[in-house]
Order: sequence, then structure tokens, then C-alpha cells
Amino acid sequence: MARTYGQHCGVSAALELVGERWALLIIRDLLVGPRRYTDLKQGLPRIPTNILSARLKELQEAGLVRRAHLAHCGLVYELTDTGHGLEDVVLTLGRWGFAAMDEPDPADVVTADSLTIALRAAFRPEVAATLPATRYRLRLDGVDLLIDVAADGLRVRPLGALRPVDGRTDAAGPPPDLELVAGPGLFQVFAGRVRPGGAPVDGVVVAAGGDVALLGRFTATFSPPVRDEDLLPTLA
Amino acid sequence: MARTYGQHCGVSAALELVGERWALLIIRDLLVGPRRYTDLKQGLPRIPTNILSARLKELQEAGLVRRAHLAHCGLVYELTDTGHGLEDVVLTLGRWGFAAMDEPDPADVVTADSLTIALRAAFRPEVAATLPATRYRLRLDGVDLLIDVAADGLRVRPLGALRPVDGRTDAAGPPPDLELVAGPGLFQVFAGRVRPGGAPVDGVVVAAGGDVALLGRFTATFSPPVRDEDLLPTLA
DNA sequence: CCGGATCCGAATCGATACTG
DNA sequence: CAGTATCGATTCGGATCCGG
Repeated sequence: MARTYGQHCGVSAALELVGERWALLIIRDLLVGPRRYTDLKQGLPRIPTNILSARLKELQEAGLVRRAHLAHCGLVYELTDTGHGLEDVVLTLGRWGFAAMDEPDPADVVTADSLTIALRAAFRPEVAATLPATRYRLRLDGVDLLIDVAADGLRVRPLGALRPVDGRTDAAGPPPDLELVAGPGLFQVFAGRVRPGGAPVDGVVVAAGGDVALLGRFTATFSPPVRDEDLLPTLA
Repeated sequence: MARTYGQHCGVSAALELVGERWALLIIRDLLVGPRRYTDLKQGLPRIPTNILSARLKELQEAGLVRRAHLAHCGLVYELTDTGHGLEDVVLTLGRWGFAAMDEPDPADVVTADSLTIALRAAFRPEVAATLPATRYRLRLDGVDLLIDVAADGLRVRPLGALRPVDGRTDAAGPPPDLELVAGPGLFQVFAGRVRPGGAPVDGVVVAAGGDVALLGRFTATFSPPVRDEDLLPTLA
């Protein structure tokens, strides 16, 4: 008999489609944009290639993912409208996951797509609406992102040496107001365990350039509502 | 080596804790209230007993679930605060799942806990705030629920013949304004595929008692914002 | 009945190698 | 680049069993 949950229920129906191992992480990366097979494999370094292949097939049969031929990019996988509907699910799951993250395993990697989704999950539009538009540059591990925060929303773009997605340069526009080089502890900000505006903490922000006073603006924009009991002892 | 996603990311951190098969369905049931081992097994008829046992152990080690001894109820499992934080995740997943649900497999069951969570997921507080307080009685399969919708929120309680959780009777309070006997198609309402206020559709509401004119109020309270293109052809 | 533990075959997953 | 093939290691599912 089929491996089914046997329930007529929204949660179980969702899990039948995206509950298999790795499925939601593939969706996570595709939420950032269309990706080639190799892009996905690099963004998910520990996924076995046969599993990636199998998941993509299943997600297509479920109508969440579709193959497309992009002009200057070749064969890519992209989300359908139904698949894109999982954005809330992934962001909500990510927000909860921030709080559950413990000390980073040194073997763990941070990818451009996962950090982009983390920023989207931690983003607080109601805070951004009260602040001047700001451009940040954020580096973590090998990831290099350009982050535009404006009253009308958030935009995150990769700014690596390799820019295969787009022929044009992203040097257009003003330079970043604040440049951050962060460590894995950056996720402590997303988890709300760093007081907005507080001083740099061990491993959170390694170095900063530009208008360093904007650091507090960054943490205010990208941390959840602070509850006092969650603050790090050293900051209380 | 441990079976890990190898990413320092909120989504993967969350999936390491609740991404295993059956885990989120156990959480779903515990979100309704503390449950005994046997309650969980009955609410998840197709879960192997060793898997239930293993998941409960893992969820406890992760700090999401705790064992407690309730006075007149014996040994129960209940969510910790961290575990309760998954409510948004489960409700969001359920909302997305409604849209993905296809024709019900006749073998699929509907349980009191899954239907309770479905009602919570589909509930629209901003609609309830504009309507008079209403009490519904909803029956589906063997499930029998009492639903109180008020301006300040939603409350769902089981109303079965067997009431092991509470010694007192639930007959207290006024009788329901509307009594519904529904079929599995009720989820079409939650999916927004039944026009609020529309006539009963095949398999959605089998019978109704009380003030039948309140049917439209029910569908308005428990369906997502309607998009025209999602309506069933027969209702367009 | 409650709360599991144990055993075993089937299915899935992970790692590596290989191919058009 | 975009996957398939293979195979051992795990996990899952189904059933049974056991102490209170």
C-alpha cells in the first residue's frame, strides 16, 4: 500500500507533497529564483544527486515545479504559482528555526539562497516603513549580498564575483550605506537574541565599513520583536 | 556521519527537529491539547507504534514536548513553549494544504484534532469581528465539534459521547445557532472553492438544522479571501 | 486498556561511480 | 551540464509481545 498518512486534512495533504526529506529546502532555493540542476546541487551540498533528481520529479508531478528553458541560462527549474504559495510556509518555518538554532557546527555552510531567505524571513516591513531607505552589503562565508531596504519592501541580490544570472553589472546605483562582514552568529540577530542597536557581539559582525552607526538600524530591521528574557546575558 | 542537512539556516534547523516523517502531525494534535500515547495513536491511525514512540522521544530531547502527569487523566504528552511556537507553522502549512487537497480518498479519516486545527487555520478573525457571536455544531464522520465564534476569537471543543478529558458536561451554555452535518467536501470551503453564502454543494454540507440562513456566515468565517478564478465552475 | 518494546521485511536514503 | 545506476546503511511499516 502507498506510503500515505491516511488523513483528510490540510496539514497531511501538504506533507504528502513537500514532507519528504530535502523537498522544502529545494523549494527554499527556488523561492529565490529559477535554478539549474547544478545550482541546486551546489546550494544543497549534502544532497545525494539521485535524491535531488527524484525530488524534482515528484515536485513536478505535484505541479509545484516546472522545467523551463531560459535564453542565456539553459535548462532551469522554477516554481509554479502553487509552488510559490509555499513562501509563507518556508518563511514561517525559518522564523521558528532561528530560535531553535544552536551553536553553529563548523562544517555547516551558509549559501546565498539560504541567507536570502533568512533575510526575507527576519524582515520587518513595519520597521522598515519608519526608517529611511538603506542599502547594505552583507558578506558571510563566501556569500556576498546587496540588500535594499525601502519603505515599500525588501530586495536582496547576490553580488559575487560570478554573476551568471544576469549579464549586466550590479554596480549600478549608489554604494552601500553600510558594509557588514558577519560570522555565523548573525543568526542570533534573526533570532532576536541581540538587542537592536547593541554593540557587535562575538562572531556576529566581524567588521563593518561605511556608516557604522547604521548597525542598529540593520538589527532593528531584521530581528523579531524583542522579549527581554531572550537577550544574551552579556547584553542584558 | 549524522544524517544532517549541513546548513546553518533557519529552515534546515527547523527541519532537523520536526522534518522527520509524522513529527508535524504529532505536533498538530498536541497543539489542540495534551494527549496520551493512546490518544495520539488513535488520532494517527496509520502511524506505527514504534515510530510514534521514537518521535515522542526525539521531540522531548529537542525540548518541544514534555511528559506530564495530569490528575484525572494519567500520563500525557504536552507541548513546551518552544513546541507551541510551531502553531504558526502548522496553521500556515494547513492553509496551503487545503488548496492542494484533491478528491478525498474514501479510506482517509477525519479526526477531531485534525478538524479542529483545520478550523483554526481557516478562521478569519477580521471577518468574525464584523459578525454577531455564533455557536455552531459541526459533525463530520464520527467527529462532533462545538464551535464558538466571537468577536474576540475562536473556540473549538469536542462534543462526543465520550468525554474523558473533562468530567463536566459541555451541554452548558446556549444550544448551537446552526447544526451542520458535513461531508469530506467541507474542505472545499476552507480552500476557498465554495462561494461564501452559496448554496450547499455536493458532499459539503449533507444536512443542517437550526437557523439554516447562517450557513453563509459559516463559510464566510472559515474560508480564505475568495479569488474568482478559484470558484467551482458550477458556482461561477 | 495503557504505554510502550521488539522483531523483521520493505522501502527509502546516502555515497559513489558512471554516462550522454 | 544533467542527470542514471548501483549498492550498502538506515529508516519505516506492520505485527506481535509484554509488564503494569
